[in-house]
Amino acid sequence: MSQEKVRVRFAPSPTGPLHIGGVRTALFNYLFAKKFNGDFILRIEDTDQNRYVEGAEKYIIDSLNWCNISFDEGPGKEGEYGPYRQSERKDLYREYAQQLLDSGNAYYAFDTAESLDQHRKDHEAQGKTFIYNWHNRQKLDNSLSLSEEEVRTKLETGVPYVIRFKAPADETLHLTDEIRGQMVVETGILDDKVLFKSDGMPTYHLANIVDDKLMDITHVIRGEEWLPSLALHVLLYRAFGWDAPKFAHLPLILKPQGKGKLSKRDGDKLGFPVFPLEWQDPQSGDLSSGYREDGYFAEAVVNMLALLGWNEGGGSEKEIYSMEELIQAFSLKHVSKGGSKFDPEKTKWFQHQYLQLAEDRKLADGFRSFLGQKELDFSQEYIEKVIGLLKERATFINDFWEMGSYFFIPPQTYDEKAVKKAWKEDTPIIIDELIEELQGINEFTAPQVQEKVKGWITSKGIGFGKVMQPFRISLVGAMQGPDVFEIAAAIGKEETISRLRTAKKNL
RNA sequence: GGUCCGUUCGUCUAGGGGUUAGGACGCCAGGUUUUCAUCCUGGUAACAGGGGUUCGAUUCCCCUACGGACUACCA
Repeated sequence: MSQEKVRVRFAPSPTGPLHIGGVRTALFNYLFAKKFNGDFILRIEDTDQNRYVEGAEKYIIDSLNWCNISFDEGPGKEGEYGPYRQSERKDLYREYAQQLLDSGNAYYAFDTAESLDQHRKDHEAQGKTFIYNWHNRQKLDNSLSLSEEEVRTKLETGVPYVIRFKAPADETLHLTDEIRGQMVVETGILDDKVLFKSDGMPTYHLANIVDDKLMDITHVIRGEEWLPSLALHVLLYRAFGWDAPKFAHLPLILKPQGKGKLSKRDGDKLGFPVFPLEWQDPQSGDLSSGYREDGYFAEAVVNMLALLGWNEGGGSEKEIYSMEELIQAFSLKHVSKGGSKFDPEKTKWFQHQYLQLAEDRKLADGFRSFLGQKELDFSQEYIEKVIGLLKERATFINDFWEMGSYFFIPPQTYDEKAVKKAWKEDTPIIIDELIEELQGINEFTAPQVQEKVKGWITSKGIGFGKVMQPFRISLVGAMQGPDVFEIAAAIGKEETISRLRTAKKNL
């Protein structure tokens, strides 16, 4: 079977926004599939009607699209294996549950939620854990303990039931994970998981196995939280008489500080997004920030995520990867086993790198719409010029405004410390002379202005600082920004002189 | 509590029986910039602990500690 086409799936449940860990799981699946010219399938696992959240599925798809993680099959992109929402496959699972029932691998259970709860509480009170399996299933309310007659009656009179898997009592399982290697599990500690719920829906475990089989999935790449279920899943494949796919469990993304896995709260607390896109909870109305809205480029986020728990290996020190390069370099063998703490700073660093790589023209497009919101309109040429001057110091497109608003509007305030330090008693006189010098310049370009002003300073024997610092404060409002002659040339002669006069008047 | 998984600088990680344990982020210092930032250079900093195996272990094995996941008619 080594020739078969690689098919992997990303199977989120639409219970809320897809978080960054989910995006990474999707990404690794995608990279793996594309590496082997395989298919990447999106399957929506919406078997829990209670947890369904309006808009979550759309959010998931929008997020993947934004990240350029395109799926070959999925909702809205029907292939020959559809439908791709488990709720639309509902009728299918029943017969597979029946198959397990018939083969003696599963049984009906009539225990109520309340009685199971009570068992759990009792056990907990004694410091024990209640496990529904071989050791007590004969004493519980199910088709193994009841007579055939009783079972038939219950079924016929519509007593609610679930179908449970009959896990082997005493067997040693040798499991293989593509990332972790061999694992040993004793089946005796497994519980008889519910496969089919009383509401007529399958649980994750059944639906997952059936769909993976029916969709010809060859590799299951999922989060580490599924590792404890691996034995059950392998057993399920065996019970059906199917070959199991290969499994790979990805390490978790952990909190930047402290213990535990990354959560929405960490983002709120530390001020970074944990979601790719902004999300408004339809119930509470709470808004969660997204990388896209915060100004990150999808390429930067993808690159950062790829390197969280994976590396090319072989001593490579490469850090900036295009999607194509990631596909080429990707391998499950180099996925790390341990969880990784998330580092928001490193994400910014990636974003900075990607902004440097972006074309000025593209950045100008983004920035123009930003300016538009402020009802400012400038020529493409001018915006590109400004971006050229600011780019290397910027991380986000918004930074062009944060650190360069003076290219578009005069300074609204003057930095107090800078003024105190640089604006002296004789400054107004110097400003007047500077204005005079500037007025004499015909071609108001940076080199020309520089030559003229420096020449004047030198000939007059004034200290450079005495001129340059007030000059900058007048144009910018603070001691920052690119070369002051570049700024002057960009905003033009008239504006430059106007700002000098305004500063003189106000300071 | 039980089961399973994991553990290299503060963080992401490379490496692998004999290395000056490499890179990146961050931080610190110097340089450039008559500003700020960027940038450049340099520096700081790690094999969790204890036992084995071995001529030699950070690397292989075991134990402990610590961390994580799971332990629902949720996925």
